[in-house]
Amino acid sequence: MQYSKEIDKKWQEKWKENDVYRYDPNSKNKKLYTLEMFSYPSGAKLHLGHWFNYAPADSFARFKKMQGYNVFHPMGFDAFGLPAENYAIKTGIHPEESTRKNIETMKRQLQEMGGSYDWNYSVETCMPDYYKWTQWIFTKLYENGLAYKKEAPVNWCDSCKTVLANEQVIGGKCERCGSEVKRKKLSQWFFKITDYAEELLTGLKDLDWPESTKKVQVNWIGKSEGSEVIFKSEDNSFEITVFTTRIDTLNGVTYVVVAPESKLVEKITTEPNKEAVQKYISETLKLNEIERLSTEKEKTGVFTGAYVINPINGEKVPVWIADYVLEDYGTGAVMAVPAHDERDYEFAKKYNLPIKAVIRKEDSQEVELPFTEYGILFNSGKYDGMTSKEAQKQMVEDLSKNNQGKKSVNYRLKDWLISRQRYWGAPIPIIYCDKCGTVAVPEKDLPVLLPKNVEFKPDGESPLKKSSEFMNCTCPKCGGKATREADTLDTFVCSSWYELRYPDCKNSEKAFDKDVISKVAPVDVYVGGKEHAAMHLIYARFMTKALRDLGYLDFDEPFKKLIHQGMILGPDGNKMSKSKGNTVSPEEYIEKYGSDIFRMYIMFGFDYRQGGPWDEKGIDSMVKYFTRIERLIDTVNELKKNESSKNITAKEKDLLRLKNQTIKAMTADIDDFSFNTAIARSMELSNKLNEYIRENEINTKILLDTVKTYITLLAPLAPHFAEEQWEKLGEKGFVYNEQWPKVIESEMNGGTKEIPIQVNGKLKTCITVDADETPDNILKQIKSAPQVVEILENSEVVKEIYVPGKIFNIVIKKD
RNA sequence: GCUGAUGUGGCGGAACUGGCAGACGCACUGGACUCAAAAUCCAGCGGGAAACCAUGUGGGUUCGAGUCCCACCAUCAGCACCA
Repeated sequence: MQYSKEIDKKWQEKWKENDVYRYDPNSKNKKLYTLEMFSYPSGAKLHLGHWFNYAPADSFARFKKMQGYNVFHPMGFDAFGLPAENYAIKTGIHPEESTRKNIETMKRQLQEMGGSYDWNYSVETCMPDYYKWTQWIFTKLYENGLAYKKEAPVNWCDSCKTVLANEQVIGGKCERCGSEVKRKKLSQWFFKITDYAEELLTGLKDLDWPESTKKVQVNWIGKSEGSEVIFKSEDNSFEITVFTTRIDTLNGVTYVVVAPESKLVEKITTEPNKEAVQKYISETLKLNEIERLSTEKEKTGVFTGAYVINPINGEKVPVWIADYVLEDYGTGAVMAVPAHDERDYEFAKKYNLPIKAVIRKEDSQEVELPFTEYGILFNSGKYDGMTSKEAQKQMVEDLSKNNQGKKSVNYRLKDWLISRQRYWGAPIPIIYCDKCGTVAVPEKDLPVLLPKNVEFKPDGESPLKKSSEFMNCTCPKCGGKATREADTLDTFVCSSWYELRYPDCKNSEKAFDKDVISKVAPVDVYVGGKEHAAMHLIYARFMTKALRDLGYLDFDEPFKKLIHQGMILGPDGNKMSKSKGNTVSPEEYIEKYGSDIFRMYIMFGFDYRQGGPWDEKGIDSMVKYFTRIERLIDTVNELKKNESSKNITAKEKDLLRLKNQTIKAMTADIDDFSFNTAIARSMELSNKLNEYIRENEINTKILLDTVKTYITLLAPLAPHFAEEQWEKLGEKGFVYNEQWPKVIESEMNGGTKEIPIQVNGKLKTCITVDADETPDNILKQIKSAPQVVEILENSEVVKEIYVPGKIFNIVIKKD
């Protein structure tokens, strides 16, 4: 029977009957936890992006299983979130209903893909048996001071009626709906990820992750080392602490700037300036963060009327407020050195503030302002003549004696805002009691169930607030009347620990058992999109470290190795999107060709890490390849009938050599997620086999042996198809349960190879030598070859370069 | 603007730590089979008559550069006054 989706079905049923994907936690084989980022069931179906992520990664898992690893390869669904809620608002279909339906469809499709998942190990984050433990983790973090509430300016999306994290604001617009983001103050829950800033940074060096992703995280954490300097007012009534990385420029300070939101502002502003300052602050609050930070925008500010004293030289400098200083970065105040900072320079020019140069280039007396590099100090009293580095050290030392300065480290990383004024998420398990204050819901009362009958149309209020049934409760401490927290958790919280739940997903006593999961976790190979480089991947790392410190885990990092698959673009080279009408649906292809042809094509046609524009013509090449294989198997089955054990000659040796070379190359390629070259190698072996069966005389044993190896090599890449060919060859059992072929070194021997001969680095000719000879003997063969002798005799040889067994280059004198 | 990635035939893409550029395919061309076509099989396939020239452009290092260094161009992605 020719390969088609019927064959897919046949083997899917057989696999199911025989439970071949059952994970055995007690296996003695070496464990390997390989995981793809779970999917969000927003659309109804798997799209091409899912396929490109999951199908090759599944081939990798199959390959590792055949190599003898005890592979743990689960799949689940990140099921809470905005799209389901937005869909519900639009259609009236409850998020739970649409999500359930989508999950069922996607699960079916993953099975149709031939995914080797053991569905006994799965999670769906919207199910109470999962979010119970998400809530439990929240309470543990709360009890240990890692979750706290604060009023903070947040990004507000008028259209979604919700708060967005900074990370979710894309280009000033809401990540999800695209409308303009504004600023608003709300009381919010945060996780104290900043406590882990340093470890999140240093931990990166031991991870087998793409360097570019590590850099994204380094920038996200944004460590900067500098100093804090305290500027006091003349009468000591207040002080302003600034953070600077350029304390060496301290003598050049001509004013100090405070963020408009700073609590200091009200205190220090003098009567005549009150009106102007008030006006400026209200103007600032109208702007959203993106507008405010735009480089395009002209810098603005206003004088407060206050002055402070520069601790290094006693100079009196004015205090301004300006929106280019942010309340939540550093200390919320900066010292301005217009001579040595672009921004300050621009600002000083605009408002006619003095500019005082204090750093110059080492070898020049002139200073072109602003001069922002390190150099030599002048105009700086006792520090004159010092280099920037020397002065930094000395100044911190001097200031620290009067408690007016110290070394300091700052991070760009902000605490993780986890409150969402949304319906479709895990309720934050907090109860507010008039007597007892804020109380975490005790473990025995978890989960705090998400009520079903709730009006969740957005109107600026948390939907749960509108359910009195949900809101009214009793205080777990005093038993008195109390109310619940109405906000739900950011879905990134749900996905920050899911990999820990998989191995122990049925546990109803705990989130996970430390001993159970430590046999499997951490994840050895994690595969997913680059777009999660900062958010998901940093949150999950934080969660692992926090849980470790609370004693629930004994490893530091969740994902040891990370691979990003590329993106498949539309045929027009643009990102696929419904609005552009350039989407490609895997379904039609599966229907028409069967899932293995589709899988093989997406693996062969693209570099896995790179992706590229979709090209459907490429599929035909795979159809042809499958047909060739089927013909090969038929022919072999014919030849098998007339067994012949022809003597082993060069032809057989060639075949065996290539077989082993193919095993070697494919093993390395699949290990490296280089599926396109692995398939290319398999094609070479297929070509060789076809060439061999055209021989007059063949050795059927060697042929059959090689064909069996060949099908085994194809098994992880084309799982259904390989089973079918395996059966056709008369083999019993599943090829999936076969051992991945091993290289037989002795069969690699023999044969010849070509050594390129260069003159002055340019290829002139090639010499055929015995492949197994020692490099010294190969050199002898090269030197006695007539072509080489001729070159050596007829030219003035300067040098001979011999890379043993690889290349021979003759450097001759040019005339 | 800054940071990062990418740039190789008509196309998708190969090329390990510097060592035969274009593996493996697609498309194309010629041939075989056929009354014919499709399918299949065989052969060819970067440019050039050749010397040679070719991995975005221009330099450099090296016996030798797609690979290393410098400058630039183009495309894509991320970040946004970070003190």
